Amino acid sequence: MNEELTERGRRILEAIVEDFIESGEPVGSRSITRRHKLNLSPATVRNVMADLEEAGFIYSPHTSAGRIPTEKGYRLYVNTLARFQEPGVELERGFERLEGTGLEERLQGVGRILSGVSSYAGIVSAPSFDATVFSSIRFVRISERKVLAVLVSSSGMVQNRIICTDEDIPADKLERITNFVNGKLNNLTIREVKKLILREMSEEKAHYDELYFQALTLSRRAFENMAEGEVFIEGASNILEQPEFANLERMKRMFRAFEQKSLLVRLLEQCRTAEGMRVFIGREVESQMLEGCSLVATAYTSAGGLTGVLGVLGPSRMPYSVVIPLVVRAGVLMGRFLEAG
Amino acid sequence: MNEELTERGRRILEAIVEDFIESGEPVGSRSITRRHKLNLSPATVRNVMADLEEAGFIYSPHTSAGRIPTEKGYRLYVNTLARFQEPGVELERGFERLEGTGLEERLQGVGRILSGVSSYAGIVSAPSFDATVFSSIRFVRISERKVLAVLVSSSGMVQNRIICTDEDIPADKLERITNFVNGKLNNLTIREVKKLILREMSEEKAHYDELYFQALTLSRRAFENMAEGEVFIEGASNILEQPEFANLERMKRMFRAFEQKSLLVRLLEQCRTAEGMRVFIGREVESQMLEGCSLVATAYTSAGGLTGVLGVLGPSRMPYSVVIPLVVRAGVLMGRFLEAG
DNA sequence: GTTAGCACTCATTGAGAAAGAGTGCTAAAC
DNA sequence: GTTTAGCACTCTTTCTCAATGAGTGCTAAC
Repeated sequence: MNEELTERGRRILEAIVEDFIESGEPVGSRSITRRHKLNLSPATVRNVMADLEEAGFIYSPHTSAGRIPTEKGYRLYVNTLARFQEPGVELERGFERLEGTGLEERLQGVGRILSGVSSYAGIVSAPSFDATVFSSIRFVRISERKVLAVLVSSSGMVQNRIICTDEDIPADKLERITNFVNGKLNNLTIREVKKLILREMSEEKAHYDELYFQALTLSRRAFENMAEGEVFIEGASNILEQPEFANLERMKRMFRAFEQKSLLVRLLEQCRTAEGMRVFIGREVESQMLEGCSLVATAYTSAGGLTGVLGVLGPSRMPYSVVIPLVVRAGVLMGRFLEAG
Repeated sequence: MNEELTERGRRILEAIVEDFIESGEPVGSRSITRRHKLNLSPATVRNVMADLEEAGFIYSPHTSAGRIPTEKGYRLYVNTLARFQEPGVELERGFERLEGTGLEERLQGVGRILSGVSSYAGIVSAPSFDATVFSSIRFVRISERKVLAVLVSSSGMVQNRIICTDEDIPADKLERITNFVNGKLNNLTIREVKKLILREMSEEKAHYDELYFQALTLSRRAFENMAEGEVFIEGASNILEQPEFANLERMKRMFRAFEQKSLLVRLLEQCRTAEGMRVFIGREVESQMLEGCSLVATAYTSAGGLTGVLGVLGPSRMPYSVVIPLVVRAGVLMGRFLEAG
């Protein structure tokens, strides 16, 4: 289908997409000839537009209106036509301002930056520790039946969680468990550690050596469901400013979509393992609640192996040539940023 | 002004408020006589309504419409007229279903319950540790310049934070600091601990005794801005279902209000120290963004001294006789619930 | 003090007219 | 054969105007 397009067709599609992104109004043949130096008359443009409509790149909301890009039209534009613009310094500035804050604040802060710079919604998912290299664990007795587990990754990230135990474990025993576990699990990624624990637990030795068993139990609980899947959405109200959402039903749906983040989480998960940046246009977002929205997202990875996803969610009618490089840049900065942590 | 009202005036105001809460439409004299057995003609009711309008309890949006309660009208209704209804079992059931989860999940879960039962927005603020009795602190060396501080309250709640230090503090020194600090700060509330640290830091001794100084510095950082002021808002989209918010501008404003929770935090803070339940009606919410909303909130307190606030935010036109007892009940359950934790 | 009657007000609804934008087609021009 | 000018046509948007209907306030009678 791409092949069907002539050079002239492509240029006119580009013009339509760009004008529509700018104005939000259906684009007519007349205004194209006025705003772009194509040296063509409106009538000629109309003929080409009819072809483009036939091929499914644009459509008109009604007979006497201009044309609007379809999702297929946006897709072609994003894939082949858009000329990307270098992001400005605001992004760097924003990251600098976040130096020296905690992880949660950082993630939220980056979301806010993305939102501010793009004027859409900024989305950041918390990094997964799965691919990080595990450095050490420590069990600390807090009270009668509570043990604090502190996990440190080699990249210096710290996670901790409280474990309620069935019996009281004295401090010196915890010390021994700590030493034992560290000796065993050193220099693996968290994912490998989890697997190893499960494997060892099924082995015979676990059943008669009490210390060993307790060590494994504690470790398993320390590593299980580590606060993951958390997603920060910032500046969602920006999206509502867009005229295409000036509609009660849509606005409510959007609101609800942001409230139950699970939809977005699933989508972001797809990006975590993918190479480079991804753009989800319209229905590719796979949620009727977010109809008419697009998501530009990329995974970020720190040298320490922390990976997460960040991106910008906005109307499908968004300036991709600005947003895409912005997100890509943010992904790179985020990776570095986490190491500095 | 309350005194100005006759018994009949009060009954008619009550009828207006209740009918309006139910229907959302301005209430006319005719429909009052039909729906309430007042043994009065519409004309008489009209006369009384004129008096009520004069006194500022009701108003009409335009000449040929029925009457709507003013905030003053709601206030009188809430203070003196409403007959409270016992909350159902859903509330208890909801709390039971949350047994055995972590603090954050609990707070969020309670918000969801409140939202579900009231069909408005449920709001829960994280408990403050200020009034809890401090039990012990512990400093653990994590890496070269990172120390983990673990705070345990006598009620068994645990908080921890990571402190970046200027210099590397060896493990044995941290041990001594831990012992030293625990000896000094035992059996005070967190608020008192904070004060004490500040006082000691200004004393002379802090300047020449290095261990002492380091202990104080670490403690101060461990206790400063402990994750407080966190507020969970659940089911905010429920509010948008109300017909009075079927308006683009208002909806956007609401959305933004929920995004920057700070407004609500301030309001909830007022409840934390207050006795019993509070109702903020309309402008008492002190935010133009939440115009036309009311907040029913109450502080909750566990035996361990943890205090927070929870409540329901909805349109001013909400069934107070249902929501108020609901929130009161939830406050009691929440207090117990935290101890079980 | 209470009520019936009635003129009056004002939001809402729907129909119809006018305006405006843009198209598709046809026939002429290059 | 491609491009363009001209023109009728379609469809949305906006405005006005009248009809409708709910509810009031006032007055006079009970």
